[in-house]
Amino acid sequence: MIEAIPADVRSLQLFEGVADETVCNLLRAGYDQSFPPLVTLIQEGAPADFLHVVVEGMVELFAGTKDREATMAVVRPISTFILAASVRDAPYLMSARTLQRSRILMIPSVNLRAAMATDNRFARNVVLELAGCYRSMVRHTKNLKLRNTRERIASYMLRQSRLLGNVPGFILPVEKRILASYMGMTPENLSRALKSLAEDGCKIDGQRVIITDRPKLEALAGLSPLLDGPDPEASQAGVSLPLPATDARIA
Amino acid sequence: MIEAIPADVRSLQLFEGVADETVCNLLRAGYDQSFPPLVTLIQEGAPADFLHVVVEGMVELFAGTKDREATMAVVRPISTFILAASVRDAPYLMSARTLQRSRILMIPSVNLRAAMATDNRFARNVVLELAGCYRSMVRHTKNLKLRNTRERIASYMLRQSRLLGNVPGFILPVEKRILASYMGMTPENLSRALKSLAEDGCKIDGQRVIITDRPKLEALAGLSPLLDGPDPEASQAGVSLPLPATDARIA
DNA sequence: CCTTCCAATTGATGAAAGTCAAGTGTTGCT
DNA sequence: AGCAACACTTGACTTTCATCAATTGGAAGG
Repeated sequence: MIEAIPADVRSLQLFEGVADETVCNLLRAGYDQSFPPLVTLIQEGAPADFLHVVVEGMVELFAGTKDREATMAVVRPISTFILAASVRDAPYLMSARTLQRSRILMIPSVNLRAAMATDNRFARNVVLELAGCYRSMVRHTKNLKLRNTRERIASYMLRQSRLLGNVPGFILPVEKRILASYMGMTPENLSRALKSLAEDGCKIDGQRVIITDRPKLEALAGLSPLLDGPDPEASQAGVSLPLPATDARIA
Repeated sequence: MIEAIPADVRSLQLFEGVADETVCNLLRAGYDQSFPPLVTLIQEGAPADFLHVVVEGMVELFAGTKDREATMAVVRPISTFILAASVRDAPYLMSARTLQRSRILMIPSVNLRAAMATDNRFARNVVLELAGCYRSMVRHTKNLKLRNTRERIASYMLRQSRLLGNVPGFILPVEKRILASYMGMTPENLSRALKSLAEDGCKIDGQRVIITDRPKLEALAGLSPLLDGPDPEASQAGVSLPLPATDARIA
């Protein structure tokens, strides 16, 4: 059971404008646990008994078998994940594991559905959250279908930059192998493509990324700006690659 | 304005258990129009002023520019589409065009949001619908990332068969070029792969498909059955390839 | 009935991405 | 400090898939 409501949990979009009582009831029914890195929190196919909230740390959502596995998203505080399975009382479509030591809030799906029934504002917040998740996933799929390897990387870099306020440089928020899997390519290919991007306006040194020629990089990423365009929902969607921490910005 | 409520619209999951008054208000505010084939109903990037419901016909959701375009889904009666954009009042992420002569109900997003605010049951139905859409899109993405061309085709065939009650034969519900785009491959490649599948338990003759060796085909499709597994939400998700019409079954 | 259009097929070729293998570098642990 | 583990890189090679071009076939319309 959860003792105190973390202030940042209360400020989740999901709880915005929702009666304190509703929130308290939800949290009282839930659990607040810390996990070491690389712990599997959720197994694809299991019944969705809990909605999860990442309060601290970092969680990877992935799918597939051991020999073929794909990163679907990386969730960072404060965000929920697997909301859809919870509300539908359906089996998880993705597995989840901690990438770092993480603090996770687990709210029973039963209580979640009950709260939706008694609190209309909460129900509407769930609608907005889910719509955001859906749109993030649509973007991801479009990216996979409409862009090739180099274009996906270019657009990812531009997106990260934009989310930090169009900074020219930043630090990659996750290991490259995870980034590669997320973007649907092998680590080897990511490595090669990253090197080749130096000629197209994006230099990489280890985890450090510097956009040296934005127009050129944008031309490479191609397609409409819509694909990753002004993106109010992604920050709370719970299914996009993480916003880099503010300290990811490079001076 | 909509004169009479079509019975099958009233029976939409979205309206299940919802007060007649709510439904009437929604439909009264909406429009009921018929369109010839190949009419663009929605342009990617436009503001989402209306929720759309396909009452008759068939609608393709797609994305991308003219020279690079990907089919994201095909919507068949009775299903809604672009619900997520409507509830978020956000720009459409996909375009839509009719594939056949189609009858479309258009409900102003404003009224949709109002109905969610006044009718809790309706809000919860929207939650379920959106969660279904999201899960369909997750499945689609997993398919793209975890399976190669032949595996995607094999699993698609098995899925269609299962949705019809595990029939051995059926008719493809859409043109092959659309199927190819949906599955993320070129028509040429689909054609070649289809031919090669004859040796793996799936014969194709024009639009006719016959599964001759289910175990072998399942082995080829590989991966967990979960990926396309028992799939209660897809039929109403509005973002999956169509359920073949019941007459698609081959004796 | 014939023509026209376009989806579908087929073959030849090329480009993109995956695989395999070896090596480098960094991190963390003893 | 030294070792081990592992992420990352690099190169050579293979496979898969896309592209281009030509042809076939079937359906709609004059």
